[in-house]
Amino acid sequence: MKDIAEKVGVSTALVSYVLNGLEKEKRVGNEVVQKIHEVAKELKYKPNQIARSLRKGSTNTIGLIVADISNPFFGQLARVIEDEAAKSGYTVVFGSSDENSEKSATLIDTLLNRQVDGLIITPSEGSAEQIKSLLKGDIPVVLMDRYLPDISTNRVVLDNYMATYAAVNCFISRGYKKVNMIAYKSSLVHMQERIRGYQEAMKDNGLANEIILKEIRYSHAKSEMQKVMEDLLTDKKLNALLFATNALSILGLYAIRKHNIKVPEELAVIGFDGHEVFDFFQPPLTYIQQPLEEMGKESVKILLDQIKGSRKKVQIELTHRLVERASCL
Amino acid sequence: MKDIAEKVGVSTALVSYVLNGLEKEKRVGNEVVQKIHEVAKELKYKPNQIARSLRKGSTNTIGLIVADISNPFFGQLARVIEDEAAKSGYTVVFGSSDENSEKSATLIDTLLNRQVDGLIITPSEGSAEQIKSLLKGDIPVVLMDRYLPDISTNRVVLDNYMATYAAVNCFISRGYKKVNMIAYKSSLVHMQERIRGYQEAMKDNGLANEIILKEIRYSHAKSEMQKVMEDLLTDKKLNALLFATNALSILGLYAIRKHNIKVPEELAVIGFDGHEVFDFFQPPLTYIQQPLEEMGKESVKILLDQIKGSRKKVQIELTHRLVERASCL
DNA sequence: ATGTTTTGCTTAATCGATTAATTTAAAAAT
DNA sequence: ATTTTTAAATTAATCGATTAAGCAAAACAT
Repeated sequence: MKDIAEKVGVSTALVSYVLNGLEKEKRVGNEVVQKIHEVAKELKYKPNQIARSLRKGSTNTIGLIVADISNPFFGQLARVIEDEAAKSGYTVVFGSSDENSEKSATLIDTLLNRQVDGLIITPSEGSAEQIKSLLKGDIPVVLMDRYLPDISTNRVVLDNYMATYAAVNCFISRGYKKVNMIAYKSSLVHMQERIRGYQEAMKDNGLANEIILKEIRYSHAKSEMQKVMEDLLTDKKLNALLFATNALSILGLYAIRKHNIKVPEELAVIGFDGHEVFDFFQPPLTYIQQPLEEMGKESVKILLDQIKGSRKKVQIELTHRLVERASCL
Repeated sequence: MKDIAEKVGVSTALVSYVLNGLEKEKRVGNEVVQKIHEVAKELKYKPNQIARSLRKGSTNTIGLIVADISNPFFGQLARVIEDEAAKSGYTVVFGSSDENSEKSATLIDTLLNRQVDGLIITPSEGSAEQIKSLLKGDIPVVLMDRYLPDISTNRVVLDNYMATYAAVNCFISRGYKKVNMIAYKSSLVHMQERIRGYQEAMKDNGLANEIILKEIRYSHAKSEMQKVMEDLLTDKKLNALLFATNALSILGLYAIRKHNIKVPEELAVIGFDGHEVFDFFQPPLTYIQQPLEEMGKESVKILLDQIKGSRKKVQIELTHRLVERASCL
């Protein structure tokens, strides 16, 4: 900017006004406006966003914390968020928490130090305190996919309870009564709601004593899934199985295929989230689909509203869709 | 920092020295050092990275441009890069180019304005000029997965030629001679090399007249794949099919399943990159595996070296691995 | 007793943009 | 001819940290 100012022979203030389109308001002379634009192009002027951010107190950047960007569920969400943010001139900085509250804390710190204007977070277990103290500050936050029950904040989540409730009903309506569920061992509400949906649906159908829930640790998912499936498939106390996430579904399917279980004859299956694997599994998997596009877009929309000054808390519950196919017939 | 300085009763300079661990070098009094640390903790001081960046001229941020973050291939790469960058205190800002040079240009501009310290780019078709002018500037750049032939810069890519050459040999050694290939219509070297590997391997085996290459536009992949597969599978001039990427493989598999083609009896198949779908397809797919971990890590390593001042150009070609399974038996 | 080091700290410029406050000159009004 | 208004520009503070340069007092040396 200094260079432009010198070359045109004016102060940097004028250059700033002109390049920010304030020439009318600040009544800058016409020839000067022209010249500044010319010279700016000539010198290939690119504003230094860092300096601008420092002065303005905002960075036009939003921070995104997901569990794992390499999981296509979060990858797709990230993509929607990226595109939606870009439409409004925002850039996305991201990080993966691995469902680990320490990593999450570090990430939040890092992103805050970088002065992001707002955060979209899929909170991990044990991150309640972090989020609480975040909310005490004045940085906008939207929780996505999960939320924390005792914390009133913006959130965009699935109707998790209804989703698994519907899945169980789908099983039962087709005659499968021994429905088990495999979920993550987690106190996070979205997981608890999915579990509760399963349990309540079973109870409501008089199948309370058939409830078998297996919980698996995120950090040891692969090995624990093997063991759990081993147990389930040898005991054979079930004829239907509901998975609580995309990753669990896939891990479970590996085991089902390995044990040569016939789906749905020996075992009916419903997955979660959706994945190409669900299409290629024989038979194609019935699954609970999340409206990813909507979830990402809503999250960004709410966040940008907050950044622009809105202070009303928005809590959105999106509706699942049960994609019915042959794994539950 | 001002608050800390006031509370302790010293200048901000001292605070800065102490918080940056320069207390020895700048010989700051012991009690003062203690007190500054205390007060900093008490006031929960978090350095403003923006201010720091402005002054230092570096942001500890690297920009990552991939084709599409929602594609697990890039998602996994992004994850490796994220982790590797974090180890050195760097944060990642990302963008998806959609193989579109205009988007790519916009992204590069955005990231440069944000003063990233370096860029890892999977360049898209037609981005040669952008990259060239990037390299004229003094910002470190590493090209990943793809590269531009007439541009000498850091790059980390697969041995694409060898990879498809080996795949074709795998087909031929098992008796499949009518090998076709489906690739993206792209002038990018990595794609051209994959194609060349296929063609040369065919020629070297005296099968030049069996060469049939179908090229598909990235932006119309789904519809064009349907048509191409329709043609191939009705003509039946082939008994083996090689896909040039992960996304193409999956799209192709949809068609193969739809047409009820028996693999490998009617059609042997080799995929690229790897994907869970390859495991669940019946039979499991033989595929060309890329060393993602290595690719991501090397890219970051080279980039950080450059950021730290190294000026030597590094060009790495990683070796593929052919994961042999039942789709080519 | 005087000069030289060492120690411990402060001052103030700087990074690159934004913007409130001010100045100057010309035009319009009286 | 003088005052007022308007137009067009400049000045300088500011955002929050870093850091070169400078200064004063204490410790040491001669």
